[in-house]
Amino acid sequence: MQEQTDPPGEPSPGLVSTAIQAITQHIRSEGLAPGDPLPSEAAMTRQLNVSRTVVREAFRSLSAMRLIDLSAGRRATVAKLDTGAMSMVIEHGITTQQISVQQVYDVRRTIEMRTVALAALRRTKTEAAAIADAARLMRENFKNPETVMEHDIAFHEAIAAASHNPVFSLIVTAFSGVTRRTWVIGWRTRSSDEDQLKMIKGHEDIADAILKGDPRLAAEHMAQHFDKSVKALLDAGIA
Amino acid sequence: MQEQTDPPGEPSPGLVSTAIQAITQHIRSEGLAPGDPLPSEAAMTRQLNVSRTVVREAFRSLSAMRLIDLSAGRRATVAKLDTGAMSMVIEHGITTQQISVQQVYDVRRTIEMRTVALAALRRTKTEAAAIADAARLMRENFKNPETVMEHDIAFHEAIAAASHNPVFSLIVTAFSGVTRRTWVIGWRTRSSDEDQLKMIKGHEDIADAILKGDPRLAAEHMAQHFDKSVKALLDAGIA
DNA sequence: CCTCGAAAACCTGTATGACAGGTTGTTATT
DNA sequence: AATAACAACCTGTCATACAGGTTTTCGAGG
Repeated sequence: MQEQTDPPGEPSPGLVSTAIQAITQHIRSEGLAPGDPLPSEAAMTRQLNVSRTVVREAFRSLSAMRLIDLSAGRRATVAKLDTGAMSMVIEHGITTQQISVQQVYDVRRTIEMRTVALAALRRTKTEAAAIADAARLMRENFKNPETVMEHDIAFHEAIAAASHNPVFSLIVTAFSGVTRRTWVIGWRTRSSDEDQLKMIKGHEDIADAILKGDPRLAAEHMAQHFDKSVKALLDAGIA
Repeated sequence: MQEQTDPPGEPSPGLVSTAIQAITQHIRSEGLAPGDPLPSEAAMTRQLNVSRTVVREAFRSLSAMRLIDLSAGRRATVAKLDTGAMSMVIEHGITTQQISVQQVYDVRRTIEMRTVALAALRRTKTEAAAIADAARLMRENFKNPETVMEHDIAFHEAIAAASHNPVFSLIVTAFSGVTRRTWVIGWRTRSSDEDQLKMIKGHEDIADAILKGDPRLAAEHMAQHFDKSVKALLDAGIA
């Protein structure tokens, strides 16, 4: 048993926060990698000298942020990098009107101008093919907006992946949720088939530039794509 | 009482996840703003027909992501946009070696090249003064690395704030934790006082450009700053 | 009628015990 | 040696209890 009878040194921000820190500290100090198991709830309960309630809420919190994976019967394991928490933060900002859709698009533009250039420089052949495939599938399904949207999102995520910097992937993917909620609006403002196909053509131009390995051209096409998308949203009255 | 005896339609990803979704959904559908109160645990317990344990774990999870604020005795309230969750995700990626410090710096460079340009265009006088102050305090305390670092971080966050896009602030602030862990390493490689003062001069140049309202010049100085910082980290052997 | 303060009602934080059901390692049987 | 039953362990959920903190109520006194 421990002898930490809560010395009056700390203002104690709650036992759960302490437990969360203890767990992340454990991951750090043990140098755990994704997939590695964490101590059981019972073990943590003993180690921290608190109730299982507290330990459970700590584990559950980390699971909500996708830092660990929980599943019944099994020990908790260290999680692979996941965009879950970031998505929720962004969504929360949007729904509580602390950030606007246009602000998100500004950030996306900044980031994707870079990912597309990096992708042109670093993409493997497989990645270039995946990007081109997404663009092709947009065209083939262009009568079905929902499907076009999903391939559009996959297109941007594939570019981020081809940048070979997971932090970019993380951020771009976190924005996908916002895209899902606003995409259709932009699509509708492109009333004619011609406009819609022109937008798809823009994606194909980007994919081509990446395949050619021309970062400047790729960035230029990406810039045009974003300018048109933002304009479409503004036309639709999205603040 | 509800009549939702768990129809066998859904594979049920756990009651807690369901509760989390119900709460965020409540925020959305009621159009709640930061500071607005949420239903009590008891109310949620009745509404969802689950135990308080489940509801508590849901609230606690949202609190861990800083989407809501909890405090004893009071109802939970909708939280202001906060970087807590994003920071933890990034830190987790670093400690589990799924992302490298250099990758974080690449993203920072991309983003801050933009925030600094926006700051030059949009900053208020107060913001320009805050940025200049941070640079000044770096110089005044340059014998005390810890203090210099804190003002350095404040400097970059002030620039992000002056971009008037909270999403940029969110991301830049989320990276501050990583900076705190690696900053000293970069500082040490600048062995001489001269080198260290030169680095501080770089910050002052950025502040001046922002004050002048010259986005191009500001971005140029920021680029140089990052190039030197990354070089310092690489020299120190940070992968 | 208004003010002020104390009690009541409500709320969250933490602990404990219980049980269902999933997972894993062990053992006994074939 | 392969396999099937079993035991041990683990997480998911529920019910209950109580200690404090916060808000509301309400009555006493001015």
